[in-house]
Amino acid sequence: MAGQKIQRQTGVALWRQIADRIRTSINHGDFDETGMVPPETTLALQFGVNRHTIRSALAALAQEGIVRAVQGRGTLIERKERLSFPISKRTRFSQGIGDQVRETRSMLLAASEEPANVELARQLKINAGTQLVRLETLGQADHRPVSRATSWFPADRFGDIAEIYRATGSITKAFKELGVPDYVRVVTEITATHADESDLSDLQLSPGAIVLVAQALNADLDNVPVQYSISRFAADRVRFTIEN
Amino acid sequence: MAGQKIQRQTGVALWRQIADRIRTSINHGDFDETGMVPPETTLALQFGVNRHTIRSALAALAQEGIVRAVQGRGTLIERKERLSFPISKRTRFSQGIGDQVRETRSMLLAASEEPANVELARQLKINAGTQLVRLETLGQADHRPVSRATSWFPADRFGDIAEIYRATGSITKAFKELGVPDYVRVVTEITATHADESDLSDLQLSPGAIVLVAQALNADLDNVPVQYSISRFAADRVRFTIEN
DNA sequence: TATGGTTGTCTATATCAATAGACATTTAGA
DNA sequence: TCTAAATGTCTATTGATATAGACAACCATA
Repeated sequence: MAGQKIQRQTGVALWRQIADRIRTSINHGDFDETGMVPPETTLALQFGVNRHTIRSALAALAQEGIVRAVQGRGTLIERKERLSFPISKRTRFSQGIGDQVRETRSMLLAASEEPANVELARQLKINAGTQLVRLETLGQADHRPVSRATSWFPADRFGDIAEIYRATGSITKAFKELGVPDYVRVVTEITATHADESDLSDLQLSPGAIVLVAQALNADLDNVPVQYSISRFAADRVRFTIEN
Repeated sequence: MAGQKIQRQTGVALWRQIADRIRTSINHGDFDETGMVPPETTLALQFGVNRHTIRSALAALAQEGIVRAVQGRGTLIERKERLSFPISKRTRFSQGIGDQVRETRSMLLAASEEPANVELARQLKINAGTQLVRLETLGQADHRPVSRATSWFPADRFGDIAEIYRATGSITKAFKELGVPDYVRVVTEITATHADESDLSDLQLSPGAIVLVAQALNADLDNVPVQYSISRFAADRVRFTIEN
């Protein structure tokens, strides 16, 4: 498990920090040999805390359905969440993580039209005020939410994208139907921040959780911007991989 | 400042949740008109907590240097920007952010030799146990620490890299002197986590702050790995930009 | 079936987090 | 110069968090 020490007096309870670290270790495959979390006394020693604090952390993970404690035997790992999300010219949500989970799904949360503000206009290389379609989507892997995204598309070319996306659950397919056979990632910006209220509910996080924020611009094969999006990922469920 | 629901008994103190929310609002520009955070009593009402809890949150933000309280006037916003750090085949620390700040500097914190463990050997495509040079470095922009990195280099080719780096403050120059005229970024992995104790001191962060962790592999023009590094960035000071 | 290793439960204590109220101090403006 | 509005400081109380120790209950297996 190694890594960093636990921090005290940061406003984040020790049991929550430890729960998050154990969850990460599980997802990283650290306990795959036994399929079990180390004994509570061992963890208490490793993290330098009381066994009761470890028990609080494990209770939280049990509440999430990640582990299950069995008296006399130990604490079994029930479910893992480990997703590596590759970023490249060909970045697509479902393809990237498709080989890591049984099922990926994408849901349309909301759709609307609005004029481009200065920032959106700059990104999409259009005039401010140009009408845009805005989609709010939720990416899921094995029925667990992974990312929450807001995307903007020029309305003149993609006015019907919401309907098609709702039907197919795929941006790639929607683009195809609207005359964009292929598209590429032009630029991605990544930041990290604390989860806000919407993250907590949409991504099923707990307060203080970290989200990775990816702002991305996609263009068609003529290099004309077709989509600008801001996606928020649960930092303890994904990692980004950039291959050059 | 959007929705107000704070969550209790989640292992994350109210003052930290509120500090995070206020920080987000500041970065979002919600208080740009006045350049000040709303009065403590107003915030207490909005968040539905005691004024003292708000004061704890603001004290944490003041510790981060984001706000400054002035008795009789209010709480002023001091800083809200992030540096943009490009990631590409040609990723280099100083070049990337050189046009955003007046001065970039790189410092050698420590240097040592050690044998490669299994993970390092896998990354650098060498045999485990092979001797490596390890450098601990600190990247600064305008005298503010931005990143803290640990790098490993095969000792047979780069045994003297610590000395040269200490003199020049540049990995690129050190590589040149050691017969590597150019190098490229092979892969970068990005995760986010809470700052540990070393981050707090080296990057001058306050407990609970977020760090972006970038694991990177550089190779020479024959595609032979020359450097594996793990860098930690203060998440509220930088963002990554990936250009394809 | 005896034993070692594991989780489950209980009591007690100390510190942190949050609320509540009162009042002092400073600033800006009428 | 007075006042309103804002931050600063203090005391007191309650509940959540963390430590400490002891022992019960359960499981696998020698």
